[in-house]
Amino acid sequence: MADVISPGGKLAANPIFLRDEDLRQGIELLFYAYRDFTSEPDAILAKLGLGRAHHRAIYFVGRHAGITVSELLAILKITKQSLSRVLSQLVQEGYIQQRPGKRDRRQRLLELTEKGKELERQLTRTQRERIARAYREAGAEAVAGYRKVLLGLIDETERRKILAHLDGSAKASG
Amino acid sequence: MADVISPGGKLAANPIFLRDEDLRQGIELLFYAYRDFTSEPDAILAKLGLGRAHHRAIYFVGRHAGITVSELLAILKITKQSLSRVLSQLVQEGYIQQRPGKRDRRQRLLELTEKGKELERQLTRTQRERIARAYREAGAEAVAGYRKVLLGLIDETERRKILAHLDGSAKASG
DNA sequence: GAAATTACGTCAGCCATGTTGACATATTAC
DNA sequence: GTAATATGTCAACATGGCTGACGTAATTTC
Repeated sequence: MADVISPGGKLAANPIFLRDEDLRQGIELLFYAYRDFTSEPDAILAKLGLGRAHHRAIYFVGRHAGITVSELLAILKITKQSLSRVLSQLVQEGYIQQRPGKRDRRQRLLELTEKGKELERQLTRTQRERIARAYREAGAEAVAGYRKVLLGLIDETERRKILAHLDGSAKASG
Repeated sequence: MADVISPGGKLAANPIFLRDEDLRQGIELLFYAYRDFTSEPDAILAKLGLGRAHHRAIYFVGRHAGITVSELLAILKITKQSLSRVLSQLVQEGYIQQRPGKRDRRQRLLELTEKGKELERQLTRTQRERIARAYREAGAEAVAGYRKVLLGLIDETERRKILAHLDGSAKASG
């Protein structure tokens, strides 16, 4: 009962890594990794009176300078009201600045201020170091597998957008 | 500027997958995967008036039948007050039952009721299917890499406990 | 050029889930 | 018998989701 899930007896012929036990391991690893991955930035943010939601906003604005509010909403998948709370605080405290869109002046293009970049670096450093260590210890092949599986966990509709992001982001500077 | 992070110029000699761009990709994949991974169970839970915190409790109690409150706290890394709220609701609504520890009668060993098991199956099914599909599409080698890297992301102190969990859980039934 | 749509913002209130701090009760350990 | 441990509880607070309603400016459509 612990090794094969068989509501239809159908998975019996599947590869060994699809046993119920292994799938649960996959679930738990994701939980534990996420739990610890967020803990360091959370501690830094707490001292500044900010939270994880601020981190996410800062991160993606830093990543995609000049991003619009709608685009950011599509990434975070939260309501505009939730984002607004976070964003207006970040603007008010000088981490993010807005400028009207050139082609479409309704848009408020978002970018980090120097202060924002500073915080972004500080927050991301801990996570980058953590990832770098894990990558280094696991090796190139494992990294490829990590990417492949995580990408497969993402909703299909989203996957394309993200792939475009990831590939295109090197040139999308400024 | 986009391909090598060099505050000390030190990372230049490192393998290709340690470029800033790749590390950020690793960060983002984790964010996106987690975001989508939790969305389906969240929707089910919402209909029952429960939340993600309930899911976590149910999941780990199901996984480790007879777990103590302290052990559960150590896994979730939240305060006992936070857990208590969730747990007492789950007990009251008949998803979880408690029995005093045999050796130590201060302990309240936790286990799922039939109703709890039912819900656990329902919640975990969506995630298990998601993982299974991703695993299948990525292949055995990628799965090994996924595990390796995620394990590397976990705090060192925790890693051992978790490894013990993961290995030992097949025999820890009832 | 008027009307509809879009991008964004805001007010108000609700809920889930995390936190701290203080205190209570059983049980076990020394 | 006293101290420590396992658990629970009350109260108050913060964060960050949510819904619903409404407002403004700019763009698009006809």
